[in-house]
Amino acid sequence: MVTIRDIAKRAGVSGSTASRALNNHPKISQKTRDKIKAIADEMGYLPNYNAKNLTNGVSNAIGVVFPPGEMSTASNPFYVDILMGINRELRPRNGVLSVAIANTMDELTANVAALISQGLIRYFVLLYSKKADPVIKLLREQKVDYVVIGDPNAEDECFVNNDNQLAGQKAGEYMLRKFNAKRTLFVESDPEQGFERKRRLGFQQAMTTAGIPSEVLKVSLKGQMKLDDAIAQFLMTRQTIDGIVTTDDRLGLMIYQLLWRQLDREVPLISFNRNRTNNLLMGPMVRFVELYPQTMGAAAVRVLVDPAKHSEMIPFTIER
Amino acid sequence: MVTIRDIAKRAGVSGSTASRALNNHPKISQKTRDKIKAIADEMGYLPNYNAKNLTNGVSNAIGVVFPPGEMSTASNPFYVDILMGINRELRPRNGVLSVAIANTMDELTANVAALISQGLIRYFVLLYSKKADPVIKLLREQKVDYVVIGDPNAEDECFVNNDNQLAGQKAGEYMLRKFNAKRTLFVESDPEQGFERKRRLGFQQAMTTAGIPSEVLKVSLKGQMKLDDAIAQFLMTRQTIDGIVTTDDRLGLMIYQLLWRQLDREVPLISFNRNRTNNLLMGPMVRFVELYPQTMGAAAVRVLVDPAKHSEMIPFTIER
DNA sequence: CTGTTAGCGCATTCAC
DNA sequence: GTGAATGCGCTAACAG
Repeated sequence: MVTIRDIAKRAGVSGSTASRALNNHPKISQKTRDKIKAIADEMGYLPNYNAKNLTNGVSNAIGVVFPPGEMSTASNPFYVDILMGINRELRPRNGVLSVAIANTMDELTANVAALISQGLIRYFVLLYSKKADPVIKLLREQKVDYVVIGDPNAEDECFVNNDNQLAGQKAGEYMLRKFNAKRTLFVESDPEQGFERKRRLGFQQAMTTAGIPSEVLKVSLKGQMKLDDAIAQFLMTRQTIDGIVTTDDRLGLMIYQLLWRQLDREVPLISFNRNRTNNLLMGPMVRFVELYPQTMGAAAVRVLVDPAKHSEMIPFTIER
Repeated sequence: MVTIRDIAKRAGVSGSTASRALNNHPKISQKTRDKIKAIADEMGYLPNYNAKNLTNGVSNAIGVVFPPGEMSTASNPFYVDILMGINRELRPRNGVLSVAIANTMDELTANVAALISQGLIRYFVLLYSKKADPVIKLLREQKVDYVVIGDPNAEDECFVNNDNQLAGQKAGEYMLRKFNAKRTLFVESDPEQGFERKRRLGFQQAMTTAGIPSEVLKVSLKGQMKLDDAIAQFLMTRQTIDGIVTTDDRLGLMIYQLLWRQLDREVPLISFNRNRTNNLLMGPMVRFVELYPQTMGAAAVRVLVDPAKHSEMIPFTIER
């Protein structure tokens, strides 16, 4: 391992000068700075972050908090994309990504607590949003910075989000305008999650504006019942349905096919949360509200690191 | 922050004694050990791992390496479960979980390199398995320990895996025995991934043993074509099919429904890689080969930490 | 069994 | 602008 002293020696300066040069300390002549940086490069110097963190009393890591297993939602694959985005923004800053993940809220909270005190982590990204969250309570007590991906729970909370209501509205309008669908069914799974409710509200608003009654089907993914049958039955009584907007593409795939089978014709569909690896759901009448999870992850890091940034809304698009 | 000296002072001993007591050093009297631990507890002491790591020259973190985005496979949601399992085993040891994730192999390799030299991480879990992997090359050069989840690429490589061939065979036998299916179709997506090929081999072996010809359909998830149609067409020419075994439950969902629609009857299906949040695919004739990803993650940590352990095979079950 | 000393790699006083 | 000295929190010799 090549230390800062190695390069100091090689440059004929003291350790402190080398340190200052590498950290762009203002009172170092441009000349020595360049020289030292060149040598460091040449020797393949990489700072030891354990030492760095020890002296600064903080960590270069950010903690990413997954939702507890007990509240695991439908958007699982989303997370990996967010991680990718976070790391894309983190790597150039030489940050590392640590995760907290557990089955229960208690374990999760303990995990975060450990990261804070053992590792001195000062920045966190929450991959979920929940009111009265014990993790957030802890974070605030410890005065560490955090950003939630999703709806903020308090005024002063940093967040990265989509405009879900607008997205719902645009999806509805798209149905009307491009597919001329007059009886679109909105399918949601768990509207307690704020984002689903907002999408529905936006959708309903679009329908109201167009003077069209809107129909909503709630499919709880939690009950282990025979969804196929239940939904098929429901659809049977709604033969006039000529469009679907759904908040989850797995739900979408299912209903899409059920409806196709029943009506013997294809019905246009718009789905959120596209699963990139899931190109099973497609066709000329299928669209996705693309939310750009990687972009969201990257934005989270920016909001976290830049004290001036309080939040970022990530634009969406509707595409095939 | 309460340091080891604080508790030493309070206990009337020296720093090193306190350190030794807390680390269960053998040559500390049971009495002082208990006393010091009690005090530490009472004061809410938590070790500073940056300091610890600095002196030991190693990290308490393990690095989890995701497959590069460019080779992202179908098993995405699996990963989150594995993380959960890893952390379950890691937390009691006060370990932290860091991740390396990137879009390209180059970025990923750089990420891992940084974790090694900057963070001094000495243990890695690879969430994928690939021949001639540059990350593995790096890991071996740097002499850090790692374990792959999946097929090992070399004799001396530590791994955690399922017996995929046996699983394929059992799935085939299950079809024959429980569903009396004589013309089961095996659906695979990307057999270059070793595990898919093994499952197929096992399946074919079961069929051969039973004296039944086996049929295999390969559905590449990579081509952005209209799979629906292609598969429907294929199925049209195979009206005698009376069972399906598939390596991916999204594929399974699709084919299941397509076939149902075409034949107007339900066909038994066995799928791998169950997506826990995906209880859309079910019914009296649906089974899953449950691979227990959480258990796999936990096993990976054990293999990594225990020098005597070289590998672990995680048993599977076939269930509804 | 326990205390003293030294040092991990780095950043930061304080002098010059 | 630069160097020498100090300490972050902890562990590992080396005494005793």
